[in-house]
Amino acid sequence: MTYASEHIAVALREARENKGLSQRELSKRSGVPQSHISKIESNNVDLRLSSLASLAHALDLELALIPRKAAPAVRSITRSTTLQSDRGNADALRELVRAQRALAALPAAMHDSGAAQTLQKNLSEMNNFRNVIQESDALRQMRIAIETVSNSDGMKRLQEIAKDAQRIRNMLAHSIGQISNETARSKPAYRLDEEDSDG
Amino acid sequence: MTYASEHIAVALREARENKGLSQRELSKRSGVPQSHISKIESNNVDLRLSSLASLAHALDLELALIPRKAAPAVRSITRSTTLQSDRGNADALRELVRAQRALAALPAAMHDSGAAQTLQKNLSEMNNFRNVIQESDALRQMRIAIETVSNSDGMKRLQEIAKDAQRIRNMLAHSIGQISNETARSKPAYRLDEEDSDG
DNA sequence: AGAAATGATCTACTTTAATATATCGATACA
DNA sequence: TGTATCGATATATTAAAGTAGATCATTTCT
Repeated sequence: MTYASEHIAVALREARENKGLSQRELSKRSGVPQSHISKIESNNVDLRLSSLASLAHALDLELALIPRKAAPAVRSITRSTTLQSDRGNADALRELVRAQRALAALPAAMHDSGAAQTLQKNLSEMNNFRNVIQESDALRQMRIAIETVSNSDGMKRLQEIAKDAQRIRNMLAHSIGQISNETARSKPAYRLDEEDSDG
Repeated sequence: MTYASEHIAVALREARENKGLSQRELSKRSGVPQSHISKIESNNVDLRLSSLASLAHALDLELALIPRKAAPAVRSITRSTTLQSDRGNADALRELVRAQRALAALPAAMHDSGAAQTLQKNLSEMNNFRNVIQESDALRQMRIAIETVSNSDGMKRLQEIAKDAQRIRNMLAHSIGQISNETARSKPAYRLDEEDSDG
């Protein structure tokens, strides 16, 4: 609406997309209705501080009032911590989240197997490469495989998937060696727990 | 109201007091009614982004959404630029502003005199010592003297006042030598112009 | 004692954010 | 082709922010 709120709207949308969240997912986390999030991100509403705080909290952001003369320094810090993902990265992030969910949704029986645990560990470690991850296709196939594993003959298939995951993780760990080591950890890792925590 | 808004409320009040503004003065600058500012600073209202933006703008503040992990760094920057004044300092700042106003309100005739100009220069330079200035009594007497100068026999009295101002300024300039030189300039200087600028 | 400025509080009225819910067209996938 | 999810919109209702303006008790200075 106003000029000042435009930056806020853009910042919120970018933060959400960088976390691979849909508006409906963010709605669940923040308690703000999806329809309202849409209006906010489109800068079509003069939102209240409580709404902004809810969204910011759900996005691991903090609201700050900074002196104008300190603003450039703050912007540079924020920029360095918020390298926005390219399209392929965002896709990959989304698939990674889906894969974790699919794994979590598996029946308890096979969820305790060694294969499932190494799979979970590898998916979890991939979160450390949120910035560089690009393998959306591989992750999508893995997600689908996980989703269908309960239907097929189970354990054997799960072991293969776990091996695939290990392979992808190793590749990421290798590639990260020749990129800056700090930027790789600059984004907060997605956590599957705390699904609907606050109120 | 909410927990998150408490910091905002406190930050706004501190910023206002550090600038030596009353709620009514800030109201004129920001367009937000004084009664509303009172409620906002008391954290008794869930204010809208537009209100917050208006106040922030009038106080030379900027609203920022920063990643949680960058928050400590940002806080430290903000702290270093926003050393809040102690009570005596705030009083002195208020008197300084009043003195500048009193000088500006002087009739044009004596406003052009050399004494008035050196007085203005010295008052202006005192703004560079916003953090350390404590001489509220001296400044109050000076302000009163300026206010009454138009009634008495004028020019001669004004010259004495200008000398007093010079003396205070020199003392401040001397004391600042043995304090950090950067903190002395860390607060934005008050500017008498731009009285009612925005809308 | 009187005058002036402070922040907090009240009234009355208008505007609008926020919510719950449903739906829309578009895109992606089987 | 049918299913699912995406963001954007529409509706109706409720709760509360925002505004203008007066008033109050305190404090400060004449």
